Amino acid sequence: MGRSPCCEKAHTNKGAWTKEEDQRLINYIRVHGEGCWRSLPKAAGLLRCGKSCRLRWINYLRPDLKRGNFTEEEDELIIKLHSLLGNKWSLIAGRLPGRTDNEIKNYWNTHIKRKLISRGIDPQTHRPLNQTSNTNTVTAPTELDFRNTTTSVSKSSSIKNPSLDFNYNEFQFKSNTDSLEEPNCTASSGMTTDEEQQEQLHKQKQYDPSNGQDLNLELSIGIVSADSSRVSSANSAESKPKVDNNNFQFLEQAMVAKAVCLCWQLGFATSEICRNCQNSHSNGFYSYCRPLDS
DNA sequence: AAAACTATCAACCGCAGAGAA
DNA sequence: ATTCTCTGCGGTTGATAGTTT
Repeated sequence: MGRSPCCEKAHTNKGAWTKEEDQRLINYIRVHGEGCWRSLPKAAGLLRCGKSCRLRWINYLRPDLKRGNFTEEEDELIIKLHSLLGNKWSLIAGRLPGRTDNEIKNYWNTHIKRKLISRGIDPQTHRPLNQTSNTNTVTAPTELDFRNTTTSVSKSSSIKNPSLDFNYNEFQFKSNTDSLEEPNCTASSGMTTDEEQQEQLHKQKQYDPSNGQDLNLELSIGIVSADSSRVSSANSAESKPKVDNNNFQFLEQAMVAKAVCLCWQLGFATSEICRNCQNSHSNGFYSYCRPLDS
């Protein structure tokens, strides 16, 4: 059985929104708030499908949208986040208050892609273009890199004896050491309000061009529970980029452990300890930890 | 001036995940 | 456990504006 359509398409308008439609939508949401997009069009007197209303509101009518050109800082932040998250536009948009996923996606495709190519960087892999053609085993630095130090996974089709290589230093990024934390991070003061988001954006804007520090985009997996020190050691700066067989077996075993700490780190050369797993983060611009069982 | 080409971005489509029934 | 509904996401399209020939 196929899915029922989200709306009665035969009786809905499509294409560009009129000012009257916009006003109806704005008025309705002003009174009733967002939510229940399926029933909203009828209630608001709109001949549109709910999805269309939601999109129009989120991408265009929302009062907190920031209009205008992207700043250089936003450009760099988008590039950073894309190198970490890939095409997760909604996640990237979550880091840029006032910007929508659609807007960022469009901007990426029309501007940043070209910008990166002109810098000699592959926009998908964030690696130098002349390297990209040679490295087809891993397409994005955000993926777990299980390449063996001598044999790639694509050749061995096994990850029994891999190295863990989450380091990626591709760009010069300009920032102070202020941390930028994931909104949902349970191990730190979660950013929940617009005010906090604005504050963090302000912090992000305090980049010091003279600093010239390397940004370390680093994803590490650590164990919260017993013997975290061992994993901490495995993930420490000294032991990177590879983990020996014993450590990897330990990690495999640890996968079944109940509490696992996932730490994403974007940072600079300052010392910071993950508040959740106590891993030493050699670079402390951004950290994110979340026990899976929380 | 007009046709052809390019860039931009709003909007649509299909799919997947979450939660309810 | 299965089916269904709703919502949100990412990829893609198409209209329009701007630029070049």
